Amino acid sequence: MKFRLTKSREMILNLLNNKQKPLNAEMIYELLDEKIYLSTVYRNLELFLENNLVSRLFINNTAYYYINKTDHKHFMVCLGCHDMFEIPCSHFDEGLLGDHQDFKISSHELTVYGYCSSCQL
Amino acid sequence: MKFRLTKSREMILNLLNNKQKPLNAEMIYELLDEKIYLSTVYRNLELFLENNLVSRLFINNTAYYYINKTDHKHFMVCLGCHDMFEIPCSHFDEGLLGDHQDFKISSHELTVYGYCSSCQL
DNA sequence: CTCGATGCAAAAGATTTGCACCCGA
DNA sequence: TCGGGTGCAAATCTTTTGCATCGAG
Repeated sequence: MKFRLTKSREMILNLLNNKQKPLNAEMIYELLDEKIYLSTVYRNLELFLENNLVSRLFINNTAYYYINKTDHKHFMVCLGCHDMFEIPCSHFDEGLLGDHQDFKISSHELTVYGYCSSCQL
Repeated sequence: MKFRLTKSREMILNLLNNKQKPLNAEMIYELLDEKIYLSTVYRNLELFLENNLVSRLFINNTAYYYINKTDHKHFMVCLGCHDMFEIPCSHFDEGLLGDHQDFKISSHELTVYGYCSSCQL
């Protein structure tokens, strides 16, 4: 890794490791015991992303980050309570590229929207 | 449909119909012959979204909209030139829900990132 | 005529950036 | 020590909202 392991970086990574759900910068900022600036949270998340320590997904103009484990995964988002549930990655079928077989895939992002059991009432 | 067909709405829908790629609010605003306010663009896109005339996807904190045809589809985004290429929808395998079989899916969004043939140099 | 749609301005929300000071290696 | 990291403030970018006026049905 091409960066220093500072206290704020350690705290953010620990937090993402403990919560097993995607968190946005604001949530991380609020959850940290010791306060660091929101801009530092953003700067470090960006760094983690570049170094493949975390993945990012967007929900309504907001970026959410989750720690990368060995296996790639996706999330279902409940439109009622906004809770997220992990789902395994069904690997992307490259046959679907159609006319674009020469496209070099580097990553993919799948988000499923719906309602969890508690929110269906 | 529960809304009036005004000139601005017609223009936006025509534009989305012609371009077969997702466009963001700013792009739509710029491409329209007759200028309308950006807030009007946003208000109408929101309306179309609620009425299932268009779909939305997020790329780097920005919402992109594309017209809904009969078949659901997804897009590959080139990280080099930012062009987008349509790919057909491989229907989501609900077996992947795992512990969450009771989750009621309303939609899903898949985005593939990579490099198109021209950008691989 | 009536209520929804738009122009316009301003606010709100998310993220980025500049700069001086600080600290990890 | 030294160059990267952080605090802090301010800017930027995207989207939303309030309100008076306008226009489609």
